[in-house]
Amino acid sequence: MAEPTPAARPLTRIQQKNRETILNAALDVFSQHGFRGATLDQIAEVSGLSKPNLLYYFPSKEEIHAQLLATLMDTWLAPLRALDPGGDPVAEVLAYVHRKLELSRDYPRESRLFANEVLQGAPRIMAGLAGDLKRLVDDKSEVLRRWMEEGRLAELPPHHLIFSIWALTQHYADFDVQVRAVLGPGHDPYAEADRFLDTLFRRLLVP
Amino acid sequence: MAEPTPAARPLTRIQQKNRETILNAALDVFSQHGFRGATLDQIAEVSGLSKPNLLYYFPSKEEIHAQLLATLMDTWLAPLRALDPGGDPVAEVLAYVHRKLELSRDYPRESRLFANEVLQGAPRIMAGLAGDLKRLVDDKSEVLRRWMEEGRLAELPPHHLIFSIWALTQHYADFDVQVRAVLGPGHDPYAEADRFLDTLFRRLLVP
DNA sequence: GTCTATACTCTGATAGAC
DNA sequence: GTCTATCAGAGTATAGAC
Repeated sequence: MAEPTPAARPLTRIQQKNRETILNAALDVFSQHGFRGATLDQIAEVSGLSKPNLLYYFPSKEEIHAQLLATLMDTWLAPLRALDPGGDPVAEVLAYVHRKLELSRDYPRESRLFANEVLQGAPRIMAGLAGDLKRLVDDKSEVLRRWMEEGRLAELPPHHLIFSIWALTQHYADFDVQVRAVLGPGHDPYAEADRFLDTLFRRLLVP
Repeated sequence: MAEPTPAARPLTRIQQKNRETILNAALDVFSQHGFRGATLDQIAEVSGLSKPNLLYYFPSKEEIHAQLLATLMDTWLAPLRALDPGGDPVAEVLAYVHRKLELSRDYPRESRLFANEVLQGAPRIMAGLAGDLKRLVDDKSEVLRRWMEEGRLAELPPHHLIFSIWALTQHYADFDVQVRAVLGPGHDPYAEADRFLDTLFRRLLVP
């Protein structure tokens, strides 16, 4: 447990906990107001720490935001990565839709953080979009294209099929207040969306 | 033409033109950064007017934003209003999808302004969402429900069907940079989307 | 109608006591 | 590690000359 070396890196438990508290509060604020609209004062208030204390744990506002985005991208792409070229085509895509909707339901703040960033022209993640993301989508699109060629999936432009999954699932997180305002009380948006999207993609994809 | 009354309201041509210049610049800035992230300095620079001059035409930043939102809502709901209960069900819905996608293509800034507002919890248009918008959607959902009952349209939850049209069409405006980054060069996203969405909704809706 | 100058507040970041 | 105090710059808005 003891760490005798003088200039060591590992964080203490209290440091870990405070960093997490800050990142959690920052996610609240950044996801609601975007990078420029968010203030350290708000993050300080939500986290319960003082503003200088925030800047003891992170060198700058920019750095807190960058940390959140870095963690996000991995979580965000996991469901698509899990699409198995060896599985049953329709079942695989439906499972992807299901996982992506779960992500919207369980991590709506992350969805909105990402939406804010892309809406603002993605200045901080453009490289990731044109790099990792494009490679992954191209790769999985090729899998879809092959399934279509073999007649095991309805013929559709694979990239746009993937866009449609993103659009439909993220809508329920990003436009949550609109969805609830229009549905009115007594609804469970995500449960209804889960059934609806299952029907939609089944009809669309079964050859 | 002459207006002899001393304290009259009508704006001169130069006033009209300057107000439009300001609103156009403000749309650029607000749609990219959201309300809090936008600054009067940016709007002044884009419009080519001085900052105090902005505030000669509008009493505050808040008021410029409010003006944009008010104009927006009408434009935004027009395509759904035009859905004709007397027309052919599948054709009517497809026409709605088409019109909504055209709106995304021709007014992407308006789409992003709206998206920013809803992402931030819609503090300034909550009343409109729960009022006018909900009434309109409830009304058109009833039309869809009747068509489904008559067997002229596939059975689906009408509200979620409308959400899916919003999600799929707005995605191409709001996530434009992501769509282009993933597709790579040599694509026309809106032309491809138009064909894709036609196929998707035709398969989904034909009973 | 438009500009310069400026008042006043907020925001990100730092210094230094404890 | 955490706080109070504070700075420099940016932000909205106003006053007043032209």
